[in-house]
This record gives sequence, structure tokens and C-alpha cells, in this order.
Amino acid sequence: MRYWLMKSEPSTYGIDQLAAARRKTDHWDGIRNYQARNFMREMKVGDQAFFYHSNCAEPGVIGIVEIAREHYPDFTAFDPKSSYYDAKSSASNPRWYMVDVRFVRKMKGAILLSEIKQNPLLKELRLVRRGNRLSVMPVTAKEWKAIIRMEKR
DNA sequence: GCCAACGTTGGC
DNA sequence: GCCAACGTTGGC
Repeated sequence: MRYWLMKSEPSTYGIDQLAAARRKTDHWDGIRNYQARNFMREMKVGDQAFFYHSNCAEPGVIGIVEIAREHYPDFTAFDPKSSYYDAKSSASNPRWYMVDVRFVRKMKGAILLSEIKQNPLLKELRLVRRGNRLSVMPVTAKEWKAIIRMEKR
């Protein structure tokens, strides 16, 4: 079982939308970065991931999700009307993939990026490494525990 | 809204 | 294969 961190802009898709989805499960579409895509292809059912709110007033880890379905073609790439459309991706030769995630729980309070940056145990977390804009990234078991321990009581 | 740090594209 | 131009991400 592996751990991950997945970013989403709450104005586009926040954790409450996932919690309200049918079976609390939804597909994670729109990944258009090869490194992020490759990480998604490594995900297995049952892996856990932090749901991270990015590009907002208080960026941070807002909850936990689990992988409910392993990677399959991102169909939004086939839809010319989608903002995620990519003419170079086709059903017969897909370039982009998505996974399904299931809502597990929200944190008692967001674990803010500003707090994560101050934790010496999280110095190596890709999220806080210089210039890292990956929207899907692996998290080690130690980092996972360190973030969980920062949860408010 | 600004802008640094990237990733991608395309001419050559 | 190089690299300038451009687009995007995302914190602030």
C-alpha cells in the first residue's frame, strides 16, 4: 500500500464535492503532465492519498481519499468541448489517464502548507521542494504519519 | 494581480 | 538537438 498527495483547486473541485458524489467516489480527470500521469499509473486500489486544496486562500491538506479504481483512459481528453481536450489522445491510443478516488474523511482542520513547511520531518516532501508544481506526487509512510500527527485535536 | 519556476512547442 | 517563446501552476 502506497501513499500519495493529489492537488485540486477548490473552486474547480473541492473535497465536499467528492463527499457528495454518488458512492462518495469520482474520477480524477484533467491530469495533463507526464510525471503526474506516470504516478497515477502506479496507483493501486486501496492506496491512500491526501486531498490537497491548491491555488486558494489557505492551501493545505484538507482530507483523505483512497484509490477506488486503477488507471484507465481519461475520456475528457477525447471531448472537443472539454477544456481538457487533447487532439493527440484517442480512445485507441490514449495519452492521458485517470483513477477513481473515494472519499475517506476530512481532516479535523486543514493542515496548511505554511505549517507543513515548518515541520522538519517534511523537508523532503515534494510539495515543499523548490518549484515543484506536480499535482500528483508520492508521499512516504513517514511523511504520511508526520502529516497525520499535525492534525488538530 | 504578480511573478518565479517549470513544461511544452516548434523553428532551425 | 538546441533553445527562445509561450503557456501554466500556484503561492503570495
